[in-house]
Amino acid sequence: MMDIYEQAGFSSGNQSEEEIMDVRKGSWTAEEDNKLMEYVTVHGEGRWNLVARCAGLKRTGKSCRLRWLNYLRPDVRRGNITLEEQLLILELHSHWGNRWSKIAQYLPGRTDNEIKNYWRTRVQKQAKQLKCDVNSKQFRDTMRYVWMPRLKERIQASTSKTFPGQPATNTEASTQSVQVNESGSGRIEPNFMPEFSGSSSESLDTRVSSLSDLTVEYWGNPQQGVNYADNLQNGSGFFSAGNWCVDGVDFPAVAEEVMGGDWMMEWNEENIWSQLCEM
DNA sequence: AAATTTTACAACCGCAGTTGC
DNA sequence: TGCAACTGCGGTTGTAAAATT
Repeated sequence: MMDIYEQAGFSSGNQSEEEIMDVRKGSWTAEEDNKLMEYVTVHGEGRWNLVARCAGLKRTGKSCRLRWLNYLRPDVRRGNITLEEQLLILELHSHWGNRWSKIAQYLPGRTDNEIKNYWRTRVQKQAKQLKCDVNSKQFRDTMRYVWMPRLKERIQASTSKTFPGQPATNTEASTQSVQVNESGSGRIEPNFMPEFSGSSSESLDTRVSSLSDLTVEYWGNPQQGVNYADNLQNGSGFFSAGNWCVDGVDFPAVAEEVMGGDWMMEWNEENIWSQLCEM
């Protein structure tokens, strides 16, 4: 990409010679990255306007901050968004809405920008293909009762060898669950989901189980006799499982209410899942 | 194989909140 | 207390790469 320079205009009235400078825009070069990395490594994060000046970068402080947080930071996690992360994003978005930085707090190594991009490119695209608004009840219910259970199903399938039905780890998981605080001061618990930031060998199902209130009923609640996991293990198909229940809701009944009487005809697995899962 | 369209993601912009003088 | 500078957030845009026609 060609270098783009712009004459910076500052809001303060009289501009000194120092304030009128070339500001570079566009992609960062390796040289710029090195300068920024070296400076932040030595002096730490923060005071970004100072960073821009002292590191000899013809960039705005905002640009330096963004580059560091989204790309250069050593703990930035790269690669595809995993199934577990997708599930987390869907769950957290249902709670927080477009508060990307808040959501990012629960996905160590992922940036708000990355999560926002994921939402726009994947989730909004699906809503568009299903011809409904991403904020519509229809789409939210589809996510809740179709997409998320299916993600859990796939996660379970991918770890089925280490997943025995799992009641024991629910208890354990509940002690390190995500604490989402309605007042807006959600926090990350100590030891929360270490597998996202390291190479923990903790079983995947435990991690997923810790995510939400969906968990107990999803993985099965002996007291209530509801066990989706058993349905799966018995070979019941996703839509053919007549008695499965998520979040205390009977899916076929809800689907009929939400999607109309012919939901099984129009919103069958072929139609929905081919769009939602082949991403 | 070339042209066109779509996707993924890095980066920018404007705004609001915070901080320091 | 008011103002200017700084910071962080969410929305949007630009573009390289991949996929499709």
